[in-house]
Amino acid sequence: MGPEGIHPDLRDVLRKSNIDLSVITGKQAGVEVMNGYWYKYPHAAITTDCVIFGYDKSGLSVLLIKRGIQPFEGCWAIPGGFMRLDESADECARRELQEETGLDTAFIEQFHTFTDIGRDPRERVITIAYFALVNKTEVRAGDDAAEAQWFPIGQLPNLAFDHAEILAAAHQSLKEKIHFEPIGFELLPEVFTMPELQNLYEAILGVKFDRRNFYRKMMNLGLLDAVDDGIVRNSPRIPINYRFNKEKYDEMKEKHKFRIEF
Amino acid sequence: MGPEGIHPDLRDVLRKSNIDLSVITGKQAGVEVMNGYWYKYPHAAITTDCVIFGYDKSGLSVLLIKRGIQPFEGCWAIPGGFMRLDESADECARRELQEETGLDTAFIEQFHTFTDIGRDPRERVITIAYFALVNKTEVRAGDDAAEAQWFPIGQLPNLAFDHAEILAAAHQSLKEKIHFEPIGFELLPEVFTMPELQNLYEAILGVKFDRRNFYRKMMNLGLLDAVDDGIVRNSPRIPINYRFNKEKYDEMKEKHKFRIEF
DNA sequence: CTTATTAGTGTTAATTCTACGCAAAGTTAG
DNA sequence: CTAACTTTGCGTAGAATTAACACTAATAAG
Repeated sequence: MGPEGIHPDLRDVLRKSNIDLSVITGKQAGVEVMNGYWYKYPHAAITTDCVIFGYDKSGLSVLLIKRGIQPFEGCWAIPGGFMRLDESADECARRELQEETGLDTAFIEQFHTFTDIGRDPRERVITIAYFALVNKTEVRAGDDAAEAQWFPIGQLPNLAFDHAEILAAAHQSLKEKIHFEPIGFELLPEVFTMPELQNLYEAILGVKFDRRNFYRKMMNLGLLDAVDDGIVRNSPRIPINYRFNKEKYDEMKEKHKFRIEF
Repeated sequence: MGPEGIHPDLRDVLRKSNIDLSVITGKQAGVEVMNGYWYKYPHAAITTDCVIFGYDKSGLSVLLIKRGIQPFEGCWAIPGGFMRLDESADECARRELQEETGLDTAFIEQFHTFTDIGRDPRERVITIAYFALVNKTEVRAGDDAAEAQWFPIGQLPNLAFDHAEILAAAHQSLKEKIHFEPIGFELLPEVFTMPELQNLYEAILGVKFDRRNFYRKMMNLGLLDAVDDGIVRNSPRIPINYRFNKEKYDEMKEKHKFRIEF
């Protein structure tokens, strides 16, 4: 399966013709021959798709792009693209995210690889799916001309390929992960208030919490630092600003004590 | 990226020679040409690897095979192989498992896709990794001549490629999943006793439980049915045989009430 | 002035967890 | 034969956690 070397018959033909043999080099992936690559066995193509989650007071939403080319032209789709041979899937997903949002440090996580045979009508394509959690306020429009738009989860348009399935799986994965890792914070600005945090959790998990119990639970976890913003807060009417404390989280994670669940 | 059609120069050369052009057909993946496939862009190869977990009273172990070919010839490795274009990754993993163990109904689950650039010295290969939970007593030797052997987790040999990393990730994934899904039962014979079940959990999670609390927890979950095996059990000295109740599990899963944790 | 919002503390009952004790009745080792 | 051990099953007392709601203070918004 590796670089097979060029097929003897083909080599012969090429040698007899005046095509430059110097382009025929044993590359890491297959044999490069005349602007193309030759393999003894058929190879599927590999893409990464990145479900980008954002959050604001209206709830949880995902960033979709309108496809400019066939197939599914004009259809909404999860951002993604073909993996290059000089990058890992993580790097590929991060590159896609950067192109689409301008962000290069967001939280991303691989959650599943989709391999159904007919999922792309053109050829056999498998996709390594990621989800990203971004702070919507930091996102700027994508570089490319592709139309991009946020859709509230629950008001999604029809999606290209098997992207509806991928998106549903991403949402499910997010729900499951949020119990045991403080990834919810990735969706908020660096500084946030307690009601904002609670709304976020309620939006993702689809449940309601008692405000006071939520407050106590969060404070007892010790993950929140009040921000000293100089504002005199003699009135509780002004929400307190908090910041996530990463050190305490790392410490807590080792002891397997972390859990946010109601 | 799709089927690119055959390169005009190459087509010309082939036409001038006496090589049969009929083999050049537009296939789903790339263009088939003279026992090979030609693509405009380089493609990585795709494999699945399947970490097969087994369990007996000596603890948790994994099935490894000794590689008969280069690279890493003579080295132990996780069973796996190249994905064909007419099968999904799930089917590929299940096929590998069947070839290695003779089992065709075991529990398998995809947990991560490994894509590091240098992970295979031959060419770019990504692997979709699965773990399987099998009942060791049902496993028969693999069909192929390849040497296969069970290794207790914790006494693993040096492994080929990045298989040590894959195996560690599989074990971690198993540990996390076992809290919320009754996949532990997949490792046991259909009928088992309470001490066997407890030993299994202790072996996987690496902790000790109080026998009585474990008993009560399991019974309260309602997932175990005592087996009516006709043996008169007027003595507690004879362990009771249990069987896993799948219906109750499905019912419980919907209500999100399932958890095994101590 | 009224209503709504936010922070924070209290309280209380219900539930769950943890760590044991104990009895019955055999099996196994010596 | 005896002593030690195994397994089932119930009990239980204290600690910890959860869930549900009361209440105050302060003030912004209308």
